[in-house]
Amino acid sequence: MTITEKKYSRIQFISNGHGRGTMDEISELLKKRREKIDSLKADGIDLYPNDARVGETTAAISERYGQMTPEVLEMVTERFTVAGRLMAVRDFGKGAFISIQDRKGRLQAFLRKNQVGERAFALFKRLDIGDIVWLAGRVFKTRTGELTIDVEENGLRLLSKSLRSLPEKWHGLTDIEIRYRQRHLDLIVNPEVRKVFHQRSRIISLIRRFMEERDFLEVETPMMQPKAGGAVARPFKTFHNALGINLFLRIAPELYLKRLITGGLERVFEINRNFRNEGISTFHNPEFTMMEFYQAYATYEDLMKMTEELFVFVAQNLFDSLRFNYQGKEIDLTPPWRRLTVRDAIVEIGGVERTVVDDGVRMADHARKLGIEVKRSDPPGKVLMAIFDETVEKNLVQPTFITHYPVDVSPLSRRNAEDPTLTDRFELYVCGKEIANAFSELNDPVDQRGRFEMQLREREAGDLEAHEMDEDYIGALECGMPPTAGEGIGIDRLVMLFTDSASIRDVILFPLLRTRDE
RNA sequence: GGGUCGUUAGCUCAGUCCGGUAGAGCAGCGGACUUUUAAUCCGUUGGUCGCGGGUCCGAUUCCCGCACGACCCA
Repeated sequence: MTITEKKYSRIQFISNGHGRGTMDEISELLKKRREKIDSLKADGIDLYPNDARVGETTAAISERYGQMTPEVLEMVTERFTVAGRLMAVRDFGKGAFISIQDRKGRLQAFLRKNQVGERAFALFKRLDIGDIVWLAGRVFKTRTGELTIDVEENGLRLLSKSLRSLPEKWHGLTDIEIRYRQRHLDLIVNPEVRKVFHQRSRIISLIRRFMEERDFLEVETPMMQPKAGGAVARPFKTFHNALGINLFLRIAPELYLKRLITGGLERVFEINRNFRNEGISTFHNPEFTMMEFYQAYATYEDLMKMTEELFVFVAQNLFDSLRFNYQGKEIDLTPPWRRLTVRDAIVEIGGVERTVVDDGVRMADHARKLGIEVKRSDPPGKVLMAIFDETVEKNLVQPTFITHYPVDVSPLSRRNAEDPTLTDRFELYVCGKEIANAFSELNDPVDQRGRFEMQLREREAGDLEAHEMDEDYIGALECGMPPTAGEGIGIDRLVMLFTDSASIRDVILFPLLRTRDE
């Protein structure tokens, strides 16, 4: 056994017991289960049959019969078949209550020796919590009023044998590391975790419906790109052997989606993963899900309205309300949401004097006072946004649109008609976090080339996140892209908000964790 | 990258301050029990105390380093 294997032996007992290690290294529990398996096999019992047919879910039965009185239930002669994981056993010798769990919930069953028969009852006695079983029988209500399956003769089958003991029934699984690394256990024993992922699916489904109702076409664009464009972030790099070229996992689909707008699709959206080679936190996972959409002949102001409508649509369908709690704070989505320019926000919310905000030199001094590192090469817009991040962001609890971003930090946004140093752009903040970013798109290829050149200068000055020159994209713009507005919405953060989750890892089934060397 | 905290039985946790190689509940195993639901009752197995090093007669405990995780900061 190497040092690294030894190091994680605690985890390995529950993460990899299949044939790994000798018998004296594995836990007593695992040993007992293996003995049990051998004896079941010896008696000719198939541990993993696949011919069982399941008629009902536990929830369907509960919904139909849960409200009926015991007397009425006695007249129900229908026979039901269900399957699920054995979660609890309350054994009385010649009878026993068991609970099984399927994708919809739990249901109790009652096994009576003189009804199910010797053979089935003997099988029951050798089952373990965690096994997958099949049940058949009628419904009745117990003395305490719980709807229960009265298992019929031979109405119990083993469908899959579990070799591991499940986490404790009362406290469940709370070790966060095991919860993330072995999500299957988390899902088996923690119903609230299952609920979050059901809600996640529902939210995405609602978003999709909202977009389709507005005649947006769902598309898929490359995840592997020769140039990682469309956002300001560091990419993951990979290599294609046959072509012999470097590729990057996309940091955004933006430039491809806008090519589709140029191609005449006019309204497109994509819900998919982006990859950013950055730190991990409760709000950042290296791969995360984003919806981006683009609408020709719309402006960023149209998108503010549409964003409000989208959030309202999701909240209404999810909660039947526009108010909900996030981490102890009540959020109210009732439109219209507050709109503030970056500068006004820094003055009104950040408490910085307007004279400072309007003066490049004083602004840099102020930034340094806040502990921000300012380089001589940093454009004023970048300094302004650093001050914004420091003084404003965390205070934007209720949904707020921040508008009029500096052109320096918006290489793909259309310039504002009145002030060409600003762009027609907004970001949406809720609970101190950026949820969406949108702008009227820059469709002037000459201006776009100039913006890319500006980014190149920043890259040369050491900014690894600065955008690259993308001649192909400029070529597409040169064909004429209609006036368009586009938006990206961080789906994980949106789901966090709607499910009251404190960490992004609670809304991603398999968040990235450090691997362990073998 | 920095700080704080954590890692003890399959799971949930005590114990460690003040050094003498560990306890509980659940699960498991044996037994009783045909309306329980954290079933109950009797009995019982199970641990290189995350890993490595140091101090010491002796380290789960003290010191140093490392790994992994959580939170905060950058």
